[in-house]
Amino acid sequence: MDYNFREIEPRWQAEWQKRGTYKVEVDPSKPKYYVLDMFPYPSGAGLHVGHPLGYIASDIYTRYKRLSGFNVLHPMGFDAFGLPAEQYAIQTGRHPAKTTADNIARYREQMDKLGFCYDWSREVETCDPSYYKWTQWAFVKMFESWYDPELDQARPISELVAKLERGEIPGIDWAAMNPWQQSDYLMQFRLAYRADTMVNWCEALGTVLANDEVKDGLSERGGHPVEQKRMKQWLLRVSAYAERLLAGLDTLEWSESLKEIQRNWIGKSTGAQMFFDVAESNRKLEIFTTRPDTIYGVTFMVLAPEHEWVGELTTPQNRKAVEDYVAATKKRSERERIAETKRVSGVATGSHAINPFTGQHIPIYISDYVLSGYGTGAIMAVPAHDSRDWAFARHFGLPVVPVVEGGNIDEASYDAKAGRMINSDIINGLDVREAIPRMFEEVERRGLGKLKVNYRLRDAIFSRQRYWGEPIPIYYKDDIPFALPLSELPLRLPEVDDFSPTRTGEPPLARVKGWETKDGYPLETSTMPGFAGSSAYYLRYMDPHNDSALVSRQADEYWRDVDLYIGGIEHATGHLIYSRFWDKFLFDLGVVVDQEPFKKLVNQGMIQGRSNFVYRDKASGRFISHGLIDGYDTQQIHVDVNIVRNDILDTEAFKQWRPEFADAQFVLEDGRYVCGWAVEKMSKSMYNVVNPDRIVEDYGADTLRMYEMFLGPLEQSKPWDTNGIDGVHKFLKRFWNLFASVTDAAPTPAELKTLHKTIKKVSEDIEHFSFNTSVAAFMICLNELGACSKRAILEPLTVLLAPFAPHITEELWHSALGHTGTIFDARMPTFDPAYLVESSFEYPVSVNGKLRFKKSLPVGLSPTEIEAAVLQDEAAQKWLEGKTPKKMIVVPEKIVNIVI
RNA sequence: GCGGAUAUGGUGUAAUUGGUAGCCACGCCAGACUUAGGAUCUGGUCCCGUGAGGGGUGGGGGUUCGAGUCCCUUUAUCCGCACCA
Repeated sequence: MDYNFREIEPRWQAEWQKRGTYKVEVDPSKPKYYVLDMFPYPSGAGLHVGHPLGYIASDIYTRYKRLSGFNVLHPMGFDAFGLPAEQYAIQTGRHPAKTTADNIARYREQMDKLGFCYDWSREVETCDPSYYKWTQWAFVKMFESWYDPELDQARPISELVAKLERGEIPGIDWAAMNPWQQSDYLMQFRLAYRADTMVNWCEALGTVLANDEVKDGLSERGGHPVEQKRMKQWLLRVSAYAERLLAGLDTLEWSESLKEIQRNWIGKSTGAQMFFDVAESNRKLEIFTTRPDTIYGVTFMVLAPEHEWVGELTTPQNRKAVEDYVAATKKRSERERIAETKRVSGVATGSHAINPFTGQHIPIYISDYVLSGYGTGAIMAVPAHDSRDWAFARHFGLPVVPVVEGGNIDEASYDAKAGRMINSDIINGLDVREAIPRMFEEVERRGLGKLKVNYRLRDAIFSRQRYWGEPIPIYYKDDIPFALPLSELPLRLPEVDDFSPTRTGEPPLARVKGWETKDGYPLETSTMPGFAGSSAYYLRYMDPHNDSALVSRQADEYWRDVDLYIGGIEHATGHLIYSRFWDKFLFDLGVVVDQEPFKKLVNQGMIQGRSNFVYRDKASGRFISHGLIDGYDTQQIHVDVNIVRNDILDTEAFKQWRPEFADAQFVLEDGRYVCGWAVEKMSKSMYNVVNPDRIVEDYGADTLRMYEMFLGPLEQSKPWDTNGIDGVHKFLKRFWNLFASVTDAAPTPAELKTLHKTIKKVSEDIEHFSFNTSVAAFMICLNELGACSKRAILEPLTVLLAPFAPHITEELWHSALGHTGTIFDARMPTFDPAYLVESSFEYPVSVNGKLRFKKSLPVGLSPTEIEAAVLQDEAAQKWLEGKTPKKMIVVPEKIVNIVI
C-alpha cells in the first residue's frame, strides 16, 4: 500500500474531532503545561505558508509534552476586533461582523487541514459579547482603582476617597470641592482615566493611535500621516507599573533581545530633579538631568515650546518672536519634526536663570528639541558635552565651557561618559563616574533638588473614534464620567448602518439613537483599541465559558500562567507590554495568582517570500533563460512561483497564466527555462505567495509540518522555498514503506544503538526548540536503519515521530502496529544510555595542532595509557621524526595533540 | 546617534558548546532499473592540486597545543529606539 496522505489526513482529523482527542480538563493528578500561540487577526487574505510556522512548532511541543505525561492546555482563538475589517466596511458597506466571521471560517478551514491539536471547545473570539464582557469588566476595575505608591500596588479608589474624606491628604479640602472638581481630582489617580492630552491623531483613519501604533510619524496600519493634537481621551496608567514591568523582565525566559526592546521602551533613567532660580521672577525653574556633574558647564537653559511658563518668562521685547515660534511649532506635524531634527531652531525668552553652583546668570531659550512630555520639559544645556546643546550654542553664538578633559569642542561636543573633571570647582580632578554620585549628594545636601527616576514609557491612549471595537462602559452625568455597574456588562456594540465618522467628526456610535443608559445618560461613544481584547485572553482560555468570573479560582490556580508562548517579535512594545500590565493589575486585584503571564517566550522568525523572475528580451520579446541573459538587454518580470518548480518554469502553464503571454517564445538552456530568484516580502504583487492548502494537497500536512521545521532554526527569519520539500516527503514515504511487513524479530545492537541515539537527540532538540535538527536526526536514523522492519525499533520510533507527523504515525499505530487507542495516549520512548556504550574510540591525533592520523583505542584508558599507546604507533614515529614530544594534550574520548 | 542580532559550499543549514568544519537535505554530476516519472535505488559533489599535500567559516589582529566557537578591531546586512537631557 502506498502512502496515501490525501486519504489518511482528513480521515484522522475527523476522527480526532469525533473522539474529542484534544479536549483537556483540569486534572490535579497530572502536572500541567500551558502552550499558547499568539492568536491571529483574521485578515481577508487568508493564511500563507509563513503564518503556521509558530503554530506548527507549538503543536509539536504540545504533543511532545502530552506524550511525556503532562496535561497540556493548548487553545486557539481569534483577535477579531480591529481596523482592517472596519475600513473594508466603510468602503463596501459589508458589516465587519460578517467579514470577520467569514475570515475566521476561512482561517479555521486552513488551520484544520494542518492537523493541529487545539482544544477548540475553548475557542475565544474577542468580538463576542460573552468574551468582551470581561474586557469591559477589567476596564471598570481599572477605572475604580488607583495606584497606591506606599503599598506599591493598585487599590480601590474608594480607599483614596476615604482618605480624602478624613482629610489625610495635605492641601486638599475634599469637602469644599464640588463634584466636578472631585471628579477631576480623582482622574489624576484612576488607572483608567480621561485626560485632555496630546495624542497621535490620524486624520485619514479618523482616530487616535497609541505610541506603538505609530512608526516614523505614520500609522502602522495604512501608513497615513499622524499629527499631535490635544484631545480628551481615555488612557490606561501603564506608567504606574513601569518599575514592576522592568523588574519582572529579569524573571522571564525571554530572548535577551526582546527583553532589551522592552527595557528601552520603558526607558528608565535615574537623574536629579533640580531647581534653578529665575533672575526676573521668583519662579524656580525645574529641570531633570542625568549629568549633574556637568553643572559647571551649563551656559544656557532651554524650555519646550509647550512649557507652561513660557508666557510668563517671556520679556515684552521678545514676546512677538516667542509667540510666532510657539505657533509655528504647533502647526508642524510629528513627521515634519522628525524630518527636520538636524535643523536648529529656537528663540530667547529674554529671562535668565541663575546657576545654583556658580551664581552665573544664563539666558533661557525655547526650542522644539526639548520635549514637553519627558522629564520636566526643561533642561540645563551643557554645549561642551551634549551634541544637541552644542549645535544650539553654535547656532546662537553661546559660550561653550568644557568641564571634562579631552575631545575638541571647537569641532564637536565631547559626549564623555568617563574622564577627568576640569573647570568644576568642588569636583575638579574627579572622574566623571565618581563626580556624578558626588554631585547627586551635593544637590540634595544644598536642597537644590532630589534624586528622581524618569521613565520613557507613557500611559496608553485607550479610546478609538471607531465602530468595530469594545464599547467603553462609561456614561456621563452632567459631563462627569461614571462606570456602568458590573451587572450591566457586557455593554453590547449596537448595530449601525454607516461605519464612517459623523459629520461633526465624532465616532460612529454618536449617531446611534438611544446610545444611553436606562436612565437616559449618554454613553461614551469611542471604543477600545486593538490591544484591549488581547490583553487577558490567555486567562479566558482557562475557563472560557464561565459567566460569573473572568476565570475561576480553581482553574487559575491549576493552569496559573503560560509556560510557553510562541509568536512574532512585532508585539514587543505593544501586546506584550499591555498584557503584562493587565496581568499585574489583576494580580493586585487578587484575581490571578501569578505576576507574569508568559514565563517562556519564543519568537518565531518571519517567513519571507522567494520570488521568481523571467527575462524578456527588449528587442525580440522572447523570454531568455536565466543562464543566458548576459548577451541580451532584458526586462525582469515577476512570475507566479506556483508555475515554477525548482526554478524551472512550466512554459505551458506560463502561456496560460496571462493572455499577454499566450504566444510567448522562449530561449532555453539545456531544453529548460531557468528562472531567476530573489528574497522579497511575501505578497500578491510579487506573485510569490505560497498557500498552505496547495502544499497540503500536493504533499500532505505531515510533509508541510516537517518541512517548515526543517527549513532552519525557528527563531530565524528565512524565505519560503518550496524547492527541497521533496526531501522531507521522501523521508515520510520511506518511513511508511518500512511498515509493509512488521516482524517481531529481535533487533541487532546496531539497530538499538541507532534507535536510542535518535531518541536522545530528538528529545533534547525538542526541549531546546531545535526542530530543524530533530528532523535531520530522523533522516539520519532512517539512513542507518536501512530496511529494518522490526516492531521493537519501529514502534518507539513512531511515537517519537508523532509530534511532527501526527497523521501518518496515528495511521501506522493502528493499521501496521495494531493498536486501538490514539497514539497520543502512548508514552514517549525513553533513552537508555546502555545501548550507546562504545568499546573503542578512534582518536584524531594532531601534531602541533594539525591533524595527522587516527588511532583506534579501547575506551576507558587513562590519559597516560593513551599517550603511551599513541607514541608507540608507527604513524606517530613518522611525524615525530625521532624527536621527543615537548608536551602532549590528551582528552579522553576526544583528541590527542602532540607538541614537538 | 544609541541598543541588539547575524555573517559557514551553488542553496537551506549542521558542528557533541574550545577538540577531525560542512551533518541532513535541495540542486548538480555519473550510473542502475523501468510501467519513461514530479518514480525508485547506488555513488560522487568546499576550493587548488594527477598526487603527496596545501588552503578554507565576511576582513585584519590576538589568546590557546588547538578557534566557526573566546577577546580586540573592522566591514556588510537585518531589527528595535531615536532630539529621552
